[in-house]
Amino acid sequence: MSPRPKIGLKLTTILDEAGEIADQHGIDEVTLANLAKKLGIRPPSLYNHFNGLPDLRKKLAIYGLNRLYEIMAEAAAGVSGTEAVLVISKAYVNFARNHPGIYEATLMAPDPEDEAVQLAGAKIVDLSVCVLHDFNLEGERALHAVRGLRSILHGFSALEQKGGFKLTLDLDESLEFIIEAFIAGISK
Amino acid sequence: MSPRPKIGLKLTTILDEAGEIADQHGIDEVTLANLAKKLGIRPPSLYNHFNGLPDLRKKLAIYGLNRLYEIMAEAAAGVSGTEAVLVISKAYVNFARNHPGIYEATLMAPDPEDEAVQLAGAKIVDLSVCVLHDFNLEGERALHAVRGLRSILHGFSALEQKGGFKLTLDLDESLEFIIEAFIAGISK
DNA sequence: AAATAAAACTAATGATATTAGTTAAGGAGA
DNA sequence: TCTCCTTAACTAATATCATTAGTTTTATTT
Repeated sequence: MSPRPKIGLKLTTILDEAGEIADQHGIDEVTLANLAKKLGIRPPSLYNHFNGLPDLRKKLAIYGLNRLYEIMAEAAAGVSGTEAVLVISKAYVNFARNHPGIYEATLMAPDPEDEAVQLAGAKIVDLSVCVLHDFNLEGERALHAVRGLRSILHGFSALEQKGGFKLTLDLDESLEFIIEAFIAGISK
Repeated sequence: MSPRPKIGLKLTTILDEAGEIADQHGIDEVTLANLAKKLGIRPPSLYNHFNGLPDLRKKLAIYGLNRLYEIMAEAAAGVSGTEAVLVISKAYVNFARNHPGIYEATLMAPDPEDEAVQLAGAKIVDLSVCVLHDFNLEGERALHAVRGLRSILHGFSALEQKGGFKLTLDLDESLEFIIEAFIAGISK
């Protein structure tokens, strides 16, 4: 009867749109209803692509982790030492700034233990390990340092996003100060 | 007709119960429906205490910030220098561990710019400023340092909660390493 | 050309927040 | 004690959402 054209949506197309909703209106607005409206289809049709809302969130998290990794890896290319730590840090924070919704989705996976999510996250951890390698930390200290860097980057990004920093003090200067202090500290 | 006993609920009672739901089942389960069920009243009755769900979340955020502040202030009493930074850091992280839902609510205020929310958060910032005072940082460096400490504490807590640290490496040792490295770094 | 799978659909269900209007309980002042 | 008013509960109704079941059309493959 009525024309029901088969659009043939690709997964990446759907995730692009979902990411756009997240960035523009917040992660809570990434509902099946809103996403379907943006795609020009009916909500139940999304069940052909996702196993419900939790599965959409999981796939969006992986999608975000991969995009974040690519940007960090690109920034790290050909740099080393403190400089390398600084550039990946700035890449990380800038990604969170430019894509607040996608970044938020990154840590909102329904099951963080999920294998595919772990894998996507592991690439970023590995990159951090690699970048911190120049500071020859022995054994466990290297792992503590990775946790520290990740804590700083996530904490800084999250607080900046939630309006946790209210003073009129340049944010990029703060980030540089913090990273340099941390690097100086682990270099003893 | 049917007995409609006037319970006379106090705001703190309601927030205690809401916090319990958040800690036990996650912040998303803090719904008017669930909270009403726990209190033995009907959902619409909560509108006598809150201006809808966003207002409940805001009041829960303030409630959480105040509890967090109290625990940190208590820990900081009579200590100074690196030791003081360490104890408030452990107090912060332990609060997030013991009250994951309330802690999460702390940063989930619908409008972080809200005056009352800002005020509750400012007390914690002031305490951090105070504790970092011993490291005589001049001018802006002191503010950068506060942002750094807050970033570390929130980032560490959030990642621990979301399962971001998966290695079998003691978490408390990581926290101590990170804080000590940061302190060493800002002490030049 | 026929068969199969993929991707859209309609219709229906149950849970949710929210609004509107209603009723009982408790305290204050006469 | 009686009256009034505010508070805090209620019932009823609405709109939105995720989700399920079953259906139909399109595209692909045989």
